[in-house]
Parts: sequence; structure tokens; C-alpha cells
Amino acid sequence: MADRQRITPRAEDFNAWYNDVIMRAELADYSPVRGCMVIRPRGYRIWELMQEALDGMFKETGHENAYFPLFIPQSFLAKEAEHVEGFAPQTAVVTHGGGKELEEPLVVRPTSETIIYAMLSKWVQSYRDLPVLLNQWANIVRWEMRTRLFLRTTEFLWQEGHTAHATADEAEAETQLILGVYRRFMEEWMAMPVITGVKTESEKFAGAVRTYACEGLMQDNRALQAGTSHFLGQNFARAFGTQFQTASGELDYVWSSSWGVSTRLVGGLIMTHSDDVGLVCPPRLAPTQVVIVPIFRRDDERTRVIELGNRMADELRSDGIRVLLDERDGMKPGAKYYEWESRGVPVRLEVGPRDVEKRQAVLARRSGGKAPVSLDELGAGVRGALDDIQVTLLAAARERREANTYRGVDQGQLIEIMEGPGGLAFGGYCGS
RNA sequence: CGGGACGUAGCGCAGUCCGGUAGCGCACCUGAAUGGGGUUCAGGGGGUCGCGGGUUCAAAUCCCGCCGUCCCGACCA
Repeated sequence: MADRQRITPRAEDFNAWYNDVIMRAELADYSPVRGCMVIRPRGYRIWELMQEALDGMFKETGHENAYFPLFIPQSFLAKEAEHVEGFAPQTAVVTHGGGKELEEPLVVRPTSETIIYAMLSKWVQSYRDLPVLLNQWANIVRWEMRTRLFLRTTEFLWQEGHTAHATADEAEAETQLILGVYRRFMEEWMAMPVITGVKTESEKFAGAVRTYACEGLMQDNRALQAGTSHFLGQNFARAFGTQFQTASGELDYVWSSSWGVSTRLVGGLIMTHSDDVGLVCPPRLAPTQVVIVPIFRRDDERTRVIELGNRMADELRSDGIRVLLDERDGMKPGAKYYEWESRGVPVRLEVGPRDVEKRQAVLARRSGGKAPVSLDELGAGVRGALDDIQVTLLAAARERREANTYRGVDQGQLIEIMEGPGGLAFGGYCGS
């Protein structure tokens, strides 16, 4: 056996395994810039699918997308005391532009509260202007000392929701509404069960009154902070003078929330499901859900098999399934199987001369098991398998969680756990 | 910023201790056969050995300096 590129087994070195899975599945690569990563098409597609699902959920709950600038005047950051203390040490600062030194340095946004509240101060006058329910998809920069692919990079992609309300209760309700949206997304789409709770004082967002978080369980039994939703009180409103006139004619500061999930979710996805063969991707977020591998010997067989493969692909595609026909020549079917498995494609359809005759295909699942499907029931069969895999992955992840196998590190990053098994200790994965 | 490992072909590595023609596997290109779980044979292309100095007849190899990467730690909204 040749020295085939091997994925380090999880049991041997979990971190090496994680990197190997990413490189092997071609999800991302290291960039020439320290701490920054290149997200390759296969990895970016997962993020796009996440975005699609989340964006729909945000819109269903009344939010609108907007976009605020990448640069923030350095003085903005300093207006909220806790905020500047938390973020100033990890900002990138632009001091020159157009060959000249800037009068005021510009911070590359580490988060957008400050610039958004500066704008809301202009836009909000009356209680009738509230609530404001905004979201933006953006990139941000935080100068981290140590980075890891997807989990913590200097620049990363995320969404940040920012809402302003007339009352504390409304803002609090919004904060928890989004926490629920996140939980639903993580469980229904990522098949990643999470525990929700309140972050400790030292772990909360700098400038928030209270931070809620979704924590996922990774296969090395460590928790991963997968999403946060912050109740900001009136902190930013006071700092930026975001006032409105109430129905009774008084002036008050708006109450607000902010919340975000990032490309770290892709890392969480990997660490939740993947195995020593490579990536395991829940069908709903799989860039390719079905790969069709043709098998043939002679040219005439090739013609017939490829033709059938194309028909199958067309049918599935029209059914909304993300399917790919692997026509590459000179590569044996077995080699293709291994490759697509390491890339996390949940379902494989094998089509050979025997199948053409029997009007069927052999459906193989990424996690094992093969069975023939009649062409007449192809769509239903594939759809059923995809749904089943999605459910099975969540159940398996739940089982690990219920087994309470969290690593016994008692750093207690969450206080007041809201759901899930109680009394769990959180050994922070990459902290917060 | 500390500790560890490393830097030789696109990728993974050997060669470094003990200086003497730059090698192996995978990948890639050409041709033929092969094809239901990682094909085989034959031929071929590809290298400032991280960078800069020094020692030497001769440096991937020894000495000095620098740069970079990964892992662990500190940091982590």
C-alpha cells in the first residue's frame, strides 16, 4: 500500500485530525497572511447554505438586512467603557490612506455596535420608529494571538443582528427569540444539539448587560460556543445618545440587543459529525448531497451508464437535490468512493451495466449501508435517505451529549443553564 | 510573548549526526491495458534544499543571524 495521504485518527490527535479533515475535504487552506484563512469553494458552499437558512429565519422573525462600513472612527469604540476595554487590544487600525496620515485612525470593525448606534441616533426620534430590527452579513477582524481554521481566525465572516426597542422587556424578548432561532438552526440544520445558558460575567460580551449562548458538544468532549445573543440594556444608547420620545412625551434611551453567529459554525459542524475517514456533513448543509458514480468496462457500457447517470442527475436536480455526476475517466470507482466519502457527501448512487438492465441504482450511505433503489422511486428513495441521515446524525450527537461525556474541566463558563442536562461543566473550546 | 516541533518538487517525507553528482512515495503529463471499494505497466516533466552571512577545494549537511509555519500555553468580545 502506497503512502496514501492519511487522516490522523481522532483518538491519536484530535487537533491534527481536525486540520486533516479540512485540508482533505478542501474546505479551506492557510493564507499567506498570518492568522487568516482562505475558504475554498467546498467550504464556502457550506457557509452559503447556512446563510440561506439563517437569513430566511431572520426575515421570518421580522428582521431586515442592511450594511454598515468596514471602518469605524477610533473614537467611537471608546464611547462605551467596557466595550473599549474588551475590544481595543484586538483591533486592527488604519492610520494611513491615499498616502497620507489620517487625522483620526480608523478601526477595522471587530463588531458594529458603535457605528450602528451612531446611525440609529439619527434615525430614531419617536417610539413610532421602534423597534428597529436589523441584521448584516459582514466580515470582521479581531487580532487574535492564536488562530485555528474556522474556529478562530483574524478575519472571519458572520452575521450580526442589532435591534432597538422601546422597553427592556421587548429587548429581552428579542434576545431570547434569537437564542431560540439559533438553537433551532443548529439542531435542525446542523444536527448539532446545543445547551443554552447565560455566560459568566467574565465571558460576556464587552458592553452587554447579559450574554446568552448556545454551546455545542464536540467529539473530544469539549464545548464550543456556537452563537451568542446579548441583552445590551441601554448601554450603547447612552454612549451614543440614541434617544426617543415615548407615547407619554418623555425622552428615553432605546433598549437593545445584538447577536451573531460566524464561520466558526463550519468548524462546529466538522467537529460534531466527522470521522476518521473525513468529513461527515448533514444532508441539509451538504454542498453535494448525492454523487453518482458510473461503473463500466467497455465503451458501449460507458455510454449507456453515463446516459442513465445524466437522466438520474437531471431528475434529482429538478427535485431540488444537489447532485453531481462523477464522469472522471481513468479513476476506478473505488477511488471515487473514498474521495467523496472524505468530502462528506452523504449519499452515493452507483450505476453500472447491471443496474441499467434492472432499471435501478445502488444507494450507498456515507456512514455505511448499501441497497438498490428502483428508478421509479429514485426521487423518493434519495429524499428519504437524506432525511433519515439528517435525523440519525442529530440522534447520534444527542446520544453523546446525554451520555454526559463533556470533559470534566470545571471552568463553568455558563451559569444558569436553561436547557439540557444540568450541572455540566464547560471546558471552553477556544474560549468564547 | 513563552515552550515544543518543523522548513528539501504541488502534497507527504528521507538525506543533516559523520560535508563529496538532490532522492523516495503520492499527485501531475503521454501511451496501452484495467474498471461493482483506493488499477497496472512503460515512458516523462517538475528543485534558487526558507532567507542572509561565514567556514571549506567542496555546504541541504557545520557555525552565526534572520524569517516563516504548525502544535501547546498565556490572550480570547
